[in-house]
Amino acid sequence: MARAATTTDAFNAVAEPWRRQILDILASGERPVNDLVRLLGLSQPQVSKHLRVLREVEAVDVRNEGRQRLYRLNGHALKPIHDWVKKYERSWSERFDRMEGVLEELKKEGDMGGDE
Amino acid sequence: MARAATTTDAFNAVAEPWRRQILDILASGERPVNDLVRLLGLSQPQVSKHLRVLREVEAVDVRNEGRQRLYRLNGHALKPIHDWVKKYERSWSERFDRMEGVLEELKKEGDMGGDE
DNA sequence: TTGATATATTCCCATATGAGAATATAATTT
DNA sequence: AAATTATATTCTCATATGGGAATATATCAA
Repeated sequence: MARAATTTDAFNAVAEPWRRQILDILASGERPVNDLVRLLGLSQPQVSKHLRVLREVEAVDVRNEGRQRLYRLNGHALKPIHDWVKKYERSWSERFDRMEGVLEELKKEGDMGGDE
Repeated sequence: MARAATTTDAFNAVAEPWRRQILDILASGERPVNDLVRLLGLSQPQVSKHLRVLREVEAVDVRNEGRQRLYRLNGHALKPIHDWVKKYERSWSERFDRMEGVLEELKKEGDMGGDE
């Protein structure tokens, strides 16, 4: 089997840096495609293709306004990512690093110490 | 160009569900490969291959212990994901949904109202 | 040394990719 | 209707994938 489709879920969709940038831009408000083209410096077809992926995982919504298509962030799609990674928050805190260090020390002392 | 390598960064590495599960298991402590094989129900080579990817993005560390290789979580690699997705936290809160609704209402009223 | 156990690597393959180029569709203006 | 503007789709291609099977490597045991 090949790798899962980028449209499988938000994890796959946002693995691509341009798509994260698109979401970052849309975070500040609705935008037509050409705004994104200019802001990102990508070709228009590339932007449209990335937007399609984001649409399929429902990370963005679209709305027609004359001949423009206005894209808007839909953050709900990102919640599963947040929920998953949040569990690891502790593991890069200073407190956690200190704790791990202490555990290492205790372990070493244990290995050395007792007479049995 | 093809899609970026899964070893490019943590975003790509954890796009694969088995790799997230591996990290979830390692979150509870160091484990030899065969533990993961049993717990996941994957073939041993598959597990080793997923572990290699996680090693390359430094989401796990390894340690030799006799003929076993003990893998351990290294949460630091996940911090960039957390930092990125955290910015969107507001966007799925109830308060935010309510706010968006209110903005829509205000917009409609504006469109209807004035005589110019 | 031979055998057993634990893990990693290699080879093969079907499939999905992201980029570029060309083209299609749709709405608006003239 | 013709031209223009805005966006989406299709095509081709090099490349990376994840799974299965086979095999290599390393450590320990007899």
